Amino acid sequence: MSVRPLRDRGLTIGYVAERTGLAPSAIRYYEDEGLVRPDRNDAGHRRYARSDIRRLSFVMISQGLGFTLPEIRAALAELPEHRTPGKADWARISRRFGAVLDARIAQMQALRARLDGCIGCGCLSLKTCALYNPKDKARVRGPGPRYVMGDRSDEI
Amino acid sequence: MSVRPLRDRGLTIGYVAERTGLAPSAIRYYEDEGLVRPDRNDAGHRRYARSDIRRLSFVMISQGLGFTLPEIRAALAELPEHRTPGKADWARISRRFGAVLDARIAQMQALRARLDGCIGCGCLSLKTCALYNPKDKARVRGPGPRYVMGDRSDEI
DNA sequence: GTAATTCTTCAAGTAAGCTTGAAGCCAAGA
DNA sequence: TCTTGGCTTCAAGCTTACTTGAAGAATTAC
Repeated sequence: MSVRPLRDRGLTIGYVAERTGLAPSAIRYYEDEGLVRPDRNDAGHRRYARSDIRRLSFVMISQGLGFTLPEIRAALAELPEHRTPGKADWARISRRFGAVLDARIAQMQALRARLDGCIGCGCLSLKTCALYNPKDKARVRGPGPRYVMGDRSDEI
Repeated sequence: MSVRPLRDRGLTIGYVAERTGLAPSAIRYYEDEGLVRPDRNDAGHRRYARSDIRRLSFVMISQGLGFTLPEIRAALAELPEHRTPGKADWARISRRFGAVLDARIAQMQALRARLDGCIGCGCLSLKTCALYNPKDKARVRGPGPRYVMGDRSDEI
Protein backbone atom coordinates (compact mmCIF):
# COMPACT_ATOMS: atom_id res chain seq x y z
CA MET A 1 0.00 0.00 0.00
CA SER A 2 1.45 3.31 -1.09
CA VAL A 3 2.15 5.46 1.91
CA ARG A 4 2.52 8.63 -0.04
CA PRO A 5 0.22 8.57 -3.03
CA LEU A 6 0.95 12.17 -3.93
CA ARG A 7 4.30 13.23 -5.25
CA ASP A 8 4.76 16.48 -7.08
CA ARG A 9 0.98 17.06 -7.35
CA GLY A 10 -0.81 13.99 -8.64
CA LEU A 11 -1.42 10.33 -7.99
CA THR A 12 1.10 7.73 -9.12
CA ILE A 13 0.01 4.97 -11.43
CA GLY A 14 0.70 2.45 -8.69
CA TYR A 15 -1.65 4.19 -6.32
CA VAL A 16 -4.40 4.50 -8.91
CA ALA A 17 -3.93 0.83 -9.72
CA GLU A 18 -4.38 -0.06 -6.07
CA ARG A 19 -7.47 2.07 -5.73
CA THR A 20 -9.18 0.79 -8.85
CA GLY A 21 -8.00 -2.79 -8.80
CA LEU A 22 -6.66 -2.37 -12.32
CA ALA A 23 -3.16 -3.45 -13.28
CA PRO A 24 -0.79 -0.61 -14.08
CA SER A 25 -0.32 -2.11 -17.50
CA ALA A 26 -4.05 -1.89 -18.11
CA ILE A 27 -4.09 1.76 -17.07
CA ARG A 28 -1.25 2.52 -19.45
CA TYR A 29 -3.12 0.68 -22.15
CA TYR A 30 -6.20 2.78 -21.49
CA GLU A 31 -4.04 5.85 -21.96
CA ASP A 32 -2.89 4.53 -25.35
CA GLU A 33 -6.55 4.09 -26.19
CA GLY A 34 -7.37 7.63 -25.15
CA LEU A 35 -9.45 6.82 -22.10
CA VAL A 36 -7.30 8.74 -19.58
CA ARG A 37 -4.84 11.60 -20.02
CA PRO A 38 -2.56 11.82 -17.01
CA ASP A 39 0.03 14.58 -16.58
CA ARG A 40 3.72 13.83 -16.40
CA ASN A 41 6.22 15.00 -13.82
CA ASP A 42 9.73 16.22 -14.66
CA ALA A 43 11.01 12.65 -14.89
CA GLY A 44 8.24 11.61 -17.27
CA HIS A 45 6.29 9.67 -14.64
CA ARG A 46 2.50 9.71 -14.94
CA ARG A 47 0.54 11.79 -12.45
CA TYR A 48 -3.22 11.23 -12.18
CA ALA A 49 -5.99 13.47 -10.91
CA ARG A 50 -8.29 12.16 -8.18
CA SER A 51 -11.16 12.24 -10.65
CA ASP A 52 -9.33 9.75 -12.84
CA ILE A 53 -10.18 7.06 -10.32
CA ARG A 54 -13.85 7.59 -11.01
CA ARG A 55 -13.12 7.77 -14.70
CA LEU A 56 -11.39 4.42 -14.62
CA SER A 57 -14.17 3.00 -12.50
CA PHE A 58 -16.59 4.01 -15.18
CA VAL A 59 -14.44 2.19 -17.73
CA MET A 60 -14.57 -0.97 -15.67
CA ILE A 61 -18.30 -0.80 -15.12
CA SER A 62 -18.96 -0.14 -18.78
CA GLN A 63 -16.86 -3.07 -19.79
CA GLY A 64 -18.83 -5.22 -17.42
CA LEU A 65 -21.93 -4.04 -19.25
CA GLY A 66 -20.43 -5.22 -22.51
CA PHE A 67 -19.21 -1.99 -24.06
CA THR A 68 -16.00 -1.84 -26.05
CA LEU A 69 -13.19 0.59 -25.31
CA PRO A 70 -13.97 2.72 -28.38
CA GLU A 71 -17.58 2.98 -27.24
CA ILE A 72 -16.46 3.94 -23.76
CA ARG A 73 -14.02 6.48 -25.13
CA ALA A 74 -16.82 8.06 -27.13
CA ALA A 75 -18.96 8.29 -24.02
CA LEU A 76 -16.16 9.79 -21.96
CA ALA A 77 -15.61 12.39 -24.66
CA GLU A 78 -18.91 13.92 -23.60
CA LEU A 79 -17.64 14.78 -20.16
CA PRO A 80 -16.57 18.37 -19.53
CA GLU A 81 -12.92 18.99 -20.34
CA HIS A 82 -11.97 21.89 -18.12
CA ARG A 83 -13.98 21.06 -15.06
CA THR A 84 -14.03 18.02 -12.85
CA PRO A 85 -17.08 15.96 -13.85
CA GLY A 86 -19.80 15.82 -11.20
CA LYS A 87 -22.64 13.47 -10.35
CA ALA A 88 -24.89 14.94 -13.00
CA ASP A 89 -22.27 14.39 -15.70
CA TRP A 90 -21.83 10.76 -14.81
CA ALA A 91 -25.55 10.20 -14.51
CA ARG A 92 -26.09 11.63 -17.96
CA ILE A 93 -23.68 9.34 -19.76
CA SER A 94 -24.84 6.38 -17.68
CA ARG A 95 -28.37 6.98 -18.83
CA ARG A 96 -27.24 6.79 -22.45
CA PHE A 97 -25.58 3.48 -21.85
CA GLY A 98 -28.75 2.28 -20.21
CA ALA A 99 -30.67 3.02 -23.37
CA VAL A 100 -28.15 1.09 -25.43
CA LEU A 101 -28.49 -1.81 -23.03
CA ASP A 102 -32.25 -1.74 -23.47
CA ALA A 103 -31.83 -1.96 -27.20
CA ARG A 104 -29.48 -4.90 -26.88
CA ILE A 105 -31.85 -6.73 -24.61
CA ALA A 106 -34.67 -6.16 -27.07
CA GLN A 107 -32.48 -7.48 -29.84
CA MET A 108 -31.66 -10.61 -27.94
CA GLN A 109 -35.30 -11.16 -27.16
CA ALA A 110 -36.14 -10.87 -30.83
CA LEU A 111 -33.52 -13.45 -31.70
CA ARG A 112 -34.79 -15.69 -28.98
CA ALA A 113 -38.33 -15.45 -30.33
CA ARG A 114 -37.08 -16.38 -33.76
CA LEU A 115 -35.30 -19.37 -32.39
CA ASP A 116 -38.57 -20.46 -30.85
CA GLY A 117 -40.20 -20.21 -34.23
CA CYS A 118 -37.45 -22.27 -35.79
CA ILE A 119 -37.49 -24.97 -33.17
CA GLY A 120 -40.94 -25.85 -34.40
CA CYS A 121 -39.86 -26.36 -37.97
CA GLY A 122 -36.41 -27.71 -37.24
CA CYS A 123 -35.46 -26.82 -40.77
CA LEU A 124 -32.32 -24.76 -40.46
CA SER A 125 -32.27 -24.52 -44.20
CA LEU A 126 -30.64 -21.41 -45.46
CA LYS A 127 -33.41 -19.61 -47.22
CA THR A 128 -36.33 -20.89 -45.23
CA CYS A 129 -35.17 -20.31 -41.68
CA ALA A 130 -36.13 -17.01 -40.11
CA LEU A 131 -32.85 -16.97 -38.23
CA TYR A 132 -31.04 -16.38 -41.47
CA ASN A 133 -32.99 -13.30 -42.29
CA PRO A 134 -30.32 -10.67 -42.39
CA LYS A 135 -32.90 -7.95 -41.68
CA ASP A 136 -31.15 -7.00 -38.53
CA LYS A 137 -27.71 -8.54 -38.51
CA ALA A 138 -28.15 -8.87 -34.82
CA ARG A 139 -24.94 -10.70 -34.16
CA VAL A 140 -24.59 -10.75 -30.43
CA ARG A 141 -21.11 -9.40 -29.79
CA GLY A 142 -18.31 -11.87 -30.36
CA PRO A 143 -14.57 -11.58 -30.63
CA GLY A 144 -12.35 -11.61 -33.64
CA PRO A 145 -12.81 -10.10 -37.04
CA ARG A 146 -15.94 -11.26 -38.76
CA TYR A 147 -15.30 -10.16 -42.30
CA VAL A 148 -17.52 -10.59 -45.28
CA MET A 149 -20.42 -12.78 -44.15
CA GLY A 150 -22.09 -11.34 -47.23
CA ASP A 151 -25.57 -12.22 -48.37
CA ARG A 152 -24.76 -14.71 -51.07
CA SER A 153 -28.34 -15.37 -51.94
CA ASP A 154 -28.79 -18.34 -54.18
CA GLU A 155 -31.47 -20.91 -53.79
CA ILE A 156 -31.31 -23.52 -51.11
CA MET B 1 -21.57 -22.10 -59.41
CA SER B 2 -20.36 -25.69 -59.31
CA VAL B 3 -21.93 -27.67 -62.13
CA ARG B 4 -21.16 -31.03 -60.63
CA PRO B 5 -21.18 -30.81 -56.87
CA LEU B 6 -20.71 -34.53 -56.44
CA ARG B 7 -17.50 -36.21 -57.40
CA ASP B 8 -16.64 -39.61 -56.02
CA ARG B 9 -19.55 -39.60 -53.55
CA GLY B 10 -19.66 -36.43 -51.53
CA LEU B 11 -19.88 -32.65 -51.81
CA THR B 12 -16.76 -30.59 -52.48
CA ILE B 13 -15.78 -27.87 -50.09
CA GLY B 14 -16.38 -25.29 -52.78
CA TYR B 15 -19.94 -26.45 -53.24
CA VAL B 16 -20.64 -26.50 -49.53
CA ALA B 17 -19.15 -23.02 -49.28
CA GLU B 18 -21.50 -21.81 -52.00
CA ARG B 19 -24.50 -23.37 -50.36
CA THR B 20 -23.82 -22.08 -46.87
CA GLY B 21 -22.27 -18.74 -47.74
CA LEU B 22 -19.24 -19.64 -45.65
CA ALA B 23 -15.71 -19.20 -46.99
CA PRO B 24 -13.85 -22.46 -47.63
CA SER B 25 -11.21 -21.30 -45.19
CA ALA B 26 -13.86 -20.97 -42.52
CA ILE B 27 -15.15 -24.47 -43.20
CA ARG B 28 -11.64 -25.87 -42.91
CA TYR B 29 -11.21 -23.97 -39.70
CA TYR B 30 -14.41 -25.48 -38.34
CA GLU B 31 -12.97 -28.87 -39.14
CA ASP B 32 -9.85 -28.05 -37.14
CA GLU B 33 -12.17 -27.08 -34.31
CA GLY B 34 -14.05 -30.38 -34.55
CA LEU B 35 -17.35 -29.01 -35.82
CA VAL B 36 -17.47 -31.06 -39.04
CA ARG B 37 -15.77 -34.29 -40.06
CA PRO B 38 -15.77 -34.65 -43.83
CA ASP B 39 -14.46 -37.76 -45.59
CA ARG B 40 -11.52 -37.61 -47.94
CA ASN B 41 -11.28 -38.96 -51.45
CA ASP B 42 -8.21 -40.75 -52.82
CA ALA B 43 -6.48 -37.47 -53.58
CA GLY B 44 -7.06 -36.21 -50.04
CA HIS B 45 -9.77 -33.77 -51.04
CA ARG B 46 -12.62 -33.22 -48.57
CA ARG B 47 -15.99 -34.76 -49.34
CA TYR B 48 -19.01 -33.58 -47.36
CA ALA B 49 -22.34 -35.23 -46.67
CA ARG B 50 -25.51 -33.36 -47.57
CA SER B 51 -26.37 -33.19 -43.88
CA ASP B 52 -23.19 -31.20 -43.27
CA ILE B 53 -24.86 -28.22 -44.90
CA ARG B 54 -27.48 -28.21 -42.17
CA ARG B 55 -24.77 -28.77 -39.61
CA LEU B 56 -22.85 -25.75 -40.82
CA SER B 57 -26.05 -23.75 -40.93
CA PHE B 58 -26.56 -24.56 -37.29
CA VAL B 59 -23.06 -23.32 -36.56
CA MET B 60 -23.80 -20.01 -38.27
CA ILE B 61 -27.11 -19.56 -36.51
CA SER B 62 -25.61 -20.37 -33.15
CA GLN B 63 -22.84 -17.89 -33.67
CA GLY B 64 -25.42 -15.29 -34.51
CA LEU B 65 -27.01 -16.08 -31.17
CA GLY B 66 -23.70 -15.43 -29.45
CA PHE B 67 -22.41 -18.91 -28.80
CA THR B 68 -18.73 -19.74 -29.06
CA LEU B 69 -17.34 -22.51 -31.22
CA PRO B 70 -16.56 -24.73 -28.21
CA GLU B 71 -20.12 -24.31 -27.02
CA ILE B 72 -21.46 -25.17 -30.45
CA ARG B 73 -19.15 -28.17 -30.68
CA ALA B 74 -20.50 -29.43 -27.37
CA ALA B 75 -24.05 -29.07 -28.63
CA LEU B 76 -23.29 -30.85 -31.89
CA ALA B 77 -21.74 -33.70 -29.94
CA GLU B 78 -25.24 -34.57 -28.78
CA LEU B 79 -26.38 -35.36 -32.28
CA PRO B 80 -26.54 -39.04 -33.31
CA GLU B 81 -23.28 -40.34 -34.76
CA HIS B 82 -24.34 -43.17 -37.02
CA ARG B 83 -27.58 -41.76 -38.34
CA THR B 84 -28.37 -38.58 -40.21
CA PRO B 85 -29.84 -36.15 -37.66
CA GLY B 86 -33.50 -35.39 -38.21
CA LYS B 87 -35.84 -32.56 -37.31
CA ALA B 88 -36.33 -33.83 -33.78
CA ASP B 89 -32.59 -33.92 -33.15
CA TRP B 90 -32.13 -30.35 -34.28
CA ALA B 91 -35.16 -29.19 -32.35
CA ARG B 92 -33.82 -30.76 -29.18
CA ILE B 93 -30.48 -29.01 -29.23
CA SER B 94 -32.08 -25.76 -30.36
CA ARG B 95 -34.31 -25.87 -27.29
CA ARG B 96 -31.27 -26.12 -25.06
CA PHE B 97 -29.73 -23.10 -26.66
CA GLY B 98 -32.99 -21.30 -26.17
CA ALA B 99 -32.79 -21.89 -22.44
CA VAL B 100 -29.25 -20.55 -22.34
CA LEU B 101 -30.40 -17.47 -24.21
CA ASP B 102 -33.14 -16.94 -21.65
CA ALA B 103 -30.58 -17.02 -18.90
CA ARG B 104 -28.40 -14.51 -20.68
CA ILE B 105 -31.28 -12.16 -21.24
CA ALA B 106 -32.19 -12.36 -17.57
CA GLN B 107 -28.58 -11.60 -16.66
CA MET B 108 -28.48 -8.56 -18.87
CA GLN B 109 -31.74 -7.34 -17.42
CA ALA B 110 -30.31 -7.66 -13.94
CA LEU B 111 -27.27 -5.64 -14.92
CA ARG B 112 -29.49 -3.07 -16.52
CA ALA B 113 -31.53 -2.75 -13.36
CA ARG B 114 -28.38 -2.20 -11.37
CA LEU B 115 -27.27 0.51 -13.70
CA ASP B 116 -30.60 2.23 -13.11
CA GLY B 117 -29.94 2.09 -9.41
CA CYS B 118 -26.51 3.59 -9.89
CA ILE B 119 -27.60 6.39 -12.17
CA GLY B 120 -29.47 7.83 -9.24
CA CYS B 121 -26.45 8.00 -7.00
CA GLY B 122 -23.91 8.76 -9.70
CA CYS B 123 -21.23 7.61 -7.32
CA LEU B 124 -19.24 5.05 -9.25
CA SER B 125 -17.07 4.66 -6.23
CA LEU B 126 -15.53 1.30 -5.95
CA LYS B 127 -16.96 -0.09 -2.79
CA THR B 128 -20.28 1.68 -2.79
CA CYS B 129 -21.51 1.07 -6.30
CA ALA B 130 -23.75 -1.94 -6.79
CA LEU B 131 -22.26 -2.46 -10.23
CA TYR B 132 -19.02 -3.45 -8.61
CA ASN B 133 -20.60 -6.19 -6.59
CA PRO B 134 -18.87 -9.24 -7.90
CA LYS B 135 -21.78 -11.45 -6.81
CA ASP B 136 -22.37 -12.57 -10.32
CA LYS B 137 -19.44 -11.61 -12.45
CA ALA B 138 -21.90 -11.16 -15.22
CA ARG B 139 -19.43 -9.85 -17.75
CA VAL B 140 -21.31 -9.73 -20.96
CA ARG B 141 -19.18 -11.61 -23.44
CA GLY B 142 -16.21 -9.69 -24.78
CA PRO B 143 -13.07 -10.65 -26.67
CA GLY B 144 -9.56 -11.12 -25.47
CA PRO B 145 -8.17 -12.62 -22.34
CA ARG B 146 -9.43 -10.96 -19.22
CA TYR B 147 -6.99 -12.23 -16.65
CA VAL B 148 -6.93 -11.56 -12.98
CA MET B 149 -9.52 -8.81 -12.37
CA GLY B 150 -9.33 -10.07 -8.78
CA ASP B 151 -11.30 -8.63 -5.90
CA ARG B 152 -8.65 -6.43 -4.42
CA SER B 153 -10.81 -5.24 -1.63
CA ASP B 154 -9.35 -2.36 0.23
CA GLU B 155 -11.26 0.69 1.31
CA ILE B 156 -12.30 3.25 -1.19
C1' DG C 1 24.99 5.37 0.42
C1' DT C 2 23.03 1.59 -1.26
C1' DA C 3 19.40 -1.62 -2.04
C1' DA C 4 14.77 -2.26 -3.18
C1' DT C 5 10.86 -0.37 -5.39
C1' DT C 6 8.56 1.84 -8.79
C1' DC C 7 8.55 3.88 -12.83
C1' DT C 8 9.53 4.30 -18.01
C1' DT C 9 9.25 2.35 -23.08
C1' DC C 10 9.02 -1.17 -26.37
C1' DA C 11 8.37 -5.73 -28.22
C1' DA C 12 6.11 -9.87 -28.17
C1' DG C 13 2.57 -13.14 -26.48
C1' DT C 14 -2.53 -14.56 -25.64
C1' DA C 15 -7.41 -15.92 -27.02
C1' DA C 16 -10.97 -16.26 -30.68
C1' DG C 17 -12.33 -16.68 -35.26
C1' DC C 18 -11.14 -16.44 -38.85
C1' DT C 19 -8.39 -14.55 -43.73
C1' DT C 20 -4.55 -14.33 -46.79
C1' DG C 21 -0.70 -16.02 -49.09
C1' DA C 22 2.74 -19.37 -50.58
C1' DA C 23 3.85 -23.60 -52.78
C1' DG C 24 2.32 -27.53 -54.81
C1' DC C 25 -1.04 -31.35 -56.43
C1' DC C 26 -4.94 -32.76 -59.37
C1' DA C 27 -8.65 -32.53 -62.70
C1' DA C 28 -11.43 -30.56 -66.47
C1' DG C 29 -12.03 -27.89 -70.73
C1' DA C 30 -10.17 -25.88 -75.31
C1' DT D 1 -1.36 -30.71 -74.15
C1' DC D 2 -1.71 -26.92 -71.75
C1' DT D 3 -3.86 -23.78 -68.95
C1' DT D 4 -7.16 -22.63 -65.64
C1' DG D 5 -9.19 -23.37 -61.53
C1' DG D 6 -9.99 -25.77 -57.35
C1' DC D 7 -8.00 -28.42 -53.95
C1' DT D 8 -4.28 -29.34 -50.38
C1' DT D 9 -1.20 -27.82 -46.17
C1' DC D 10 1.19 -24.63 -43.44
C1' DA D 11 2.55 -20.19 -41.70
C1' DA D 12 1.53 -15.66 -40.65
C1' DG D 13 -1.68 -11.75 -40.04
C1' DC D 14 -5.88 -9.37 -38.14
C1' DT D 15 -8.76 -7.64 -34.03
C1' DT D 16 -9.50 -6.68 -28.91
C1' DA D 17 -7.92 -6.08 -24.48
C1' DC D 18 -4.72 -6.75 -22.35
C1' DT D 19 -0.15 -9.24 -19.84
C1' DT D 20 4.64 -10.31 -19.56
C1' DG D 21 9.32 -9.39 -19.95
C1' DA D 22 13.48 -6.78 -20.94
C1' DA D 23 16.41 -2.92 -20.12
C1' DG D 24 17.08 1.12 -17.98
C1' DA D 25 15.98 5.51 -15.21
C1' DA D 26 14.16 7.53 -11.00
C1' DT D 27 12.65 7.28 -6.39
C1' DT D 28 12.07 5.54 -1.87
C1' DA D 29 13.50 3.04 2.23
C1' DC D 30 16.85 1.73 5.45
